[in-house]
Amino acid sequence: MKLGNMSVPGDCEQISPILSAVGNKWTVLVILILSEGPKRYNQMRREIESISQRMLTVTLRGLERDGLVWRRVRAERNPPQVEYGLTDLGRTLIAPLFALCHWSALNVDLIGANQRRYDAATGAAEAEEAALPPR
Amino acid sequence: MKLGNMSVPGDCEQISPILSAVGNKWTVLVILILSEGPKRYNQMRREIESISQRMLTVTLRGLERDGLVWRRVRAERNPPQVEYGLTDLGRTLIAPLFALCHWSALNVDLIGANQRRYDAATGAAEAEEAALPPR
DNA sequence: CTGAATCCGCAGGGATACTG
DNA sequence: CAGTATCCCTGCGGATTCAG
Repeated sequence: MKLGNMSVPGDCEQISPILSAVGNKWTVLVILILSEGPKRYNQMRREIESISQRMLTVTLRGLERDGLVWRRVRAERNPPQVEYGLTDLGRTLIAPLFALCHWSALNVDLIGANQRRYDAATGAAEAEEAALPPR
Repeated sequence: MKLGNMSVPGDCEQISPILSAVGNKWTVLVILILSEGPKRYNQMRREIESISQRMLTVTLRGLERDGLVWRRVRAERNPPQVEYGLTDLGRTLIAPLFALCHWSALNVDLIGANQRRYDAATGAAEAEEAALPPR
């Protein structure tokens, strides 16, 4: 099962930290919404909605540190504005990330069904545990 | 910055759980080594090496639950053998995962340099903090 | 508006020991 | 060999508060 000559240089293990950083929930979401163009802080907050402002800040700092996102401050204006956007490097991440998102969207239902089937087949205990409706 | 008509159906937010599950360190590694073909338990353990046997088991269970990996027991043989392999669904994940790995491998050095530059420019404090030898 | 700082609960995940 | 069970600790991440 080789995919052409796409074998990754070096061991896949050494790039795990990057995958962890890049593959986590918030990072993916932030990069994807920034793929539409530069945004301001609270604009992003409103668009993601489920994110806390702490996680948004932390995520943006991390991405800025990695050189995937730039940050521009408009202090002279009132109210002060801060814009974020993808760098060239960050933009190269869009395609692979989109591919993953696409795959997820395609298979989310199938996977859900698989999980339910698995749970029903193996652990009735866990099923009950997840089915507590009161409260 | 639209990538053709690749816009993902439904909000990207709803597929976050899948991305989290699929994008995490161990899941990626396991799928990638299984992309070479079916493997036995300890065989995988030896190949990944940095993984604890607990995390290997947990990861495999999760992948099996999602229907990405199958599991086959050879109890009649001694010593007992258990084989794992990718399902058809699991195999469809290889390409996007490879793309991500490829990107990571390409940019790991650049990102590392960016991080060092960022740390040097902003937080001398953090640099000292990371270099505390006493204790 | 755009954060930084603090508190804190909880789950992820490592190490170790035990079982069939 | 192929796990399961237990302990335990770290860090993610939410809520809240304060500041420029």
